[in-house]
Amino acid sequence: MEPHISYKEKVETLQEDLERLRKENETLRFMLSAMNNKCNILQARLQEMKVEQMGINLTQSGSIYDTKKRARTEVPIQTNTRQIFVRTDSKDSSLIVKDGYQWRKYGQKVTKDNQSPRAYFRCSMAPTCRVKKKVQRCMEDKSILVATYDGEHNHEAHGSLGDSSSSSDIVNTGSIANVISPLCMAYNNPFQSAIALDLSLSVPNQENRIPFQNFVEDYHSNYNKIEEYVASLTKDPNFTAALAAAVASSIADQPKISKI
DNA sequence: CGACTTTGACCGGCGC
DNA sequence: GCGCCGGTCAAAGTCG
Repeated sequence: MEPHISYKEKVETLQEDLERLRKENETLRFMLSAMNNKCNILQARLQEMKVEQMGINLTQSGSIYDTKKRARTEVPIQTNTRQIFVRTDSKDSSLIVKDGYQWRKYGQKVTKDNQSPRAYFRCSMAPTCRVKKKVQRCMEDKSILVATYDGEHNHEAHGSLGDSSSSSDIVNTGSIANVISPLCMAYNNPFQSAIALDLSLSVPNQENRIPFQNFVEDYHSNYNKIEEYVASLTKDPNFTAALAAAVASSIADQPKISKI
């Protein structure tokens, strides 16, 4: 004779599961937060280095009265210029960086310092949104695309992070930098350049399975498990609305991260 | 047919 | 003043 399991016991078991998943997700969130902090430090350091470099350039330009001479490569003082590094298939010649926004290409040039062509894009919402970006392959590593953003978007991203067309490419390449950008967007931090810089440089080959990507997949999987479990229980006519509300409130603080 | 890309021409800043 | 260079324009071509 199968022992009868009351709904009260079922709910208690469910709440234990939810608590365990909540703690697991809390750990994942902590790890993501730590990674984000580390990247902010790196970004600040990068900015310092740029300022230092500017100081050197000005010193090397000769007399302080010689204000007409200015190095072409001088780093602009403007601070809303950001760079992200995206690892792609080196055989793929396209200069497309999937960052969630729609862009219109308006030019392409071969520059002196890099034999790979540089593509110029402006936001498709122009002239409402005046953001521009330049994309060029890294001279040292052709598999890395360097995207330089100029300005801030005044609107939401067009593409969804959960969009199957964009996510499939990201998963197939197994690339850390491709994972980072959409992840940052999920945290309302679309251009966390230091994250992409740090991780693309620290993972030299694509065979490396990325722990960071695993965190997000686990988080997403756990979230889905909770949603499915709650959905199945709430469909049961014996499951009261009050219990459903109690369960729903216990997971209300879980932010959703789109699958990448 | 509209949206988007391609690509040669053009422009302005800079160094010599 | 001239030439180089990066950035932008705009006409023609392509695609869905």
